[in-house]
Amino acid sequence: MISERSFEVLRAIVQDYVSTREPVGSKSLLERHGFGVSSATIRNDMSILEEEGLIHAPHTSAGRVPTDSGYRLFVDRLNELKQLSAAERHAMETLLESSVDLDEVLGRSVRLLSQLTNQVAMVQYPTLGKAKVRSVELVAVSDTRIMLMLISDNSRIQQHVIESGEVIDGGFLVTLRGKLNESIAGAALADVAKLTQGFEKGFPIAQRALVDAVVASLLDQVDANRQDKLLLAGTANLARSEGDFGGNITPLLDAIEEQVVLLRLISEMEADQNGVSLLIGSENSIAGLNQASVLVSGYGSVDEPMAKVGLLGPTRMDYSTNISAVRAIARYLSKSIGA
Amino acid sequence: MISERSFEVLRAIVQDYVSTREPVGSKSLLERHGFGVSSATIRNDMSILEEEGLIHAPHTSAGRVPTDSGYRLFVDRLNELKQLSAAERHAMETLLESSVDLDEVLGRSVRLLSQLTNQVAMVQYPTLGKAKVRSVELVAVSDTRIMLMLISDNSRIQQHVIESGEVIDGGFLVTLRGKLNESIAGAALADVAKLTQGFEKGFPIAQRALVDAVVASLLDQVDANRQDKLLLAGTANLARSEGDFGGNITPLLDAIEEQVVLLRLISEMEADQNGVSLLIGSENSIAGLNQASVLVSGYGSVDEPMAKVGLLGPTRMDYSTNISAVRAIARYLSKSIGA
DNA sequence: ATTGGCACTCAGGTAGGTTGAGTGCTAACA
DNA sequence: TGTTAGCACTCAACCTACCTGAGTGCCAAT
Repeated sequence: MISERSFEVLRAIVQDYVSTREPVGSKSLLERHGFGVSSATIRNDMSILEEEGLIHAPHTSAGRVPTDSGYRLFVDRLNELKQLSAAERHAMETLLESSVDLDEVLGRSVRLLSQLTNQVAMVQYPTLGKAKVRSVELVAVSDTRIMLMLISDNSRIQQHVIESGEVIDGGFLVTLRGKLNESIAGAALADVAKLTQGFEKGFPIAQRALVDAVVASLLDQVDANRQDKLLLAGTANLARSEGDFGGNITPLLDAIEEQVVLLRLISEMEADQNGVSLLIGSENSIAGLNQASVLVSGYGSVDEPMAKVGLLGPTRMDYSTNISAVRAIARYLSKSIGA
Repeated sequence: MISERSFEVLRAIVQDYVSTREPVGSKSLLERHGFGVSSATIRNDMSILEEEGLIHAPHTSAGRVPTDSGYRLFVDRLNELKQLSAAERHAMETLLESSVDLDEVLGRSVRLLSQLTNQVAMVQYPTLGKAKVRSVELVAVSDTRIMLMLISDNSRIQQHVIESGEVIDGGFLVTLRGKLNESIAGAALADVAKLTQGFEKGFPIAQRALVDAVVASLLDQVDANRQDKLLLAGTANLARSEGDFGGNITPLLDAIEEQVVLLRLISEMEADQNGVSLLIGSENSIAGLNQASVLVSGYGSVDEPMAKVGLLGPTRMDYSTNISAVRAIARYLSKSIGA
């Protein structure tokens, strides 16, 4: 296949192009990296790389730019990732300490990731998988409204306010709460629907409407765990790297607003040896995203990831830094959520 | 002052410029609006408007563009606002029906507003003002963690998970919850700090650490209501109207990420006759925002607004449509939150 | 006060010329 | 066989000059 030096040339091209944004030529390559050979030799190597489809010249007399396959080879042969700086580590630890409820953990993580990488960061809400019901709480919020909280054993809390037409009796609420917990506390989320079937039969007809409403809301919440949700941060970063998308980021923005598409995409991505998965440019099949790379990692636990976290940016991105940032955030999330 | 017709010319210039994005000249003005006069007359009017500082020519042989003062006069003399379309009304009503908890209501509203206007929409979390504590709930979330919920009488719910180092006794939780509610249920939020002073003294020393933690968390949440919070949507719209900001939206993005600045700005804005307040271009004092207009309305109740909702966009925006959209959303929010 | 007419301005587009970074190829060399 | 120096060639980007036309300001006539 291609020689070791040719590969080094590719690596240099990728690095230079990522940092300068400009096609890189044989001479400037020599200046920055001290290969022990002449520019003519480099040119020979380049022409090999071009034949292999790893680099490409925007026009005859310009330097070379990596192709998607070029980035791919570069990434696949990446042996050491850039380390996070001390400040970055510190930011992560601070985050870890103040761990609170799920929304906040995810929100902060995704913002941090977008800051670390200057890309659009995204995190998928964890599916509960084999999670179990810890308890269900019913709290009167006003005379006619109650809040239902579903607490599951992975410290996830979900809540929903139920508006009942009529005034709710406090005592009844306690009874209802008790019976509900009797039925489903400790059960797997997947079984809740089965267990609550016919649940309202144990109550006097006058109260069945309310009971039905509560059970329906409960099932809704269990269901909401199946149906995925995506949290994004740093969309503005797209505007900053607009030039990398041919000056037109609207298809990107549209793709992002179509969260469903993104969700399906990242769900289908399989982790590679580093625990992360990466689609470069046209490797993904979404129309608006063929100039973008998507980088995700699973989080939750090593053997059974619950969801994905990652980022989206131009193919011309610093893969080394970004991969380690995504891995770090995923590790952090696993620690924080899994606990 | 300026004649009636001159003002009509200004109005026409604003409208044309907003819809075409291009400086408007005397001739094209005649084509679109059938003034009963010749282009020379229009030119005379234009030169008056220019003397008054209401319009401005980017260069000698170009059409005219409204200045900030021009927009200002246009808006001040706006007598009828554009109506929302049936579809838009419908979207609002759907939103109203499925009213749930605060976060969701605000989140949906701000997204809807950004869709209606194609601008960056923002909503400030309501301060509680004279709100009172309805109740405090303590729920065990795991062996060592409890969730504290503060429910106030305007149906606002806040929650926070407290990590205690040790295993928590369920019975004690019930006692603690009871005593807490005894002390502060029904009290104004502003008084909670005073009322909980020395609260831990009523408990055995062994449990004071936990009690302290709970009280601290409670005060945090009361405080979180003073310290404002801003929810944004549609940041991507900035990228779409990039041309209106001289192609450089980074100062805008920075200003937006500095939520504090925005918050202070909108807090200081006073409502005008329509219930909305508007800063056009350099009327606001924030460096990055002098090419942008900020449009907000209070919501909560007519006499005592709790917070602001509004939008941010280029000075070249459709004020008529946007003002009515902001007013509609504010009305909706008042109805939904005030209830 | 309004209008037609006219000279004037100037951003933006088009056309031609220059520059220089970069290439591919070839012949000589180790 | 791989490497190198040299050279002719290419072409985007830049500059310059020129032209065009939308638009203006002003003035004399109505």
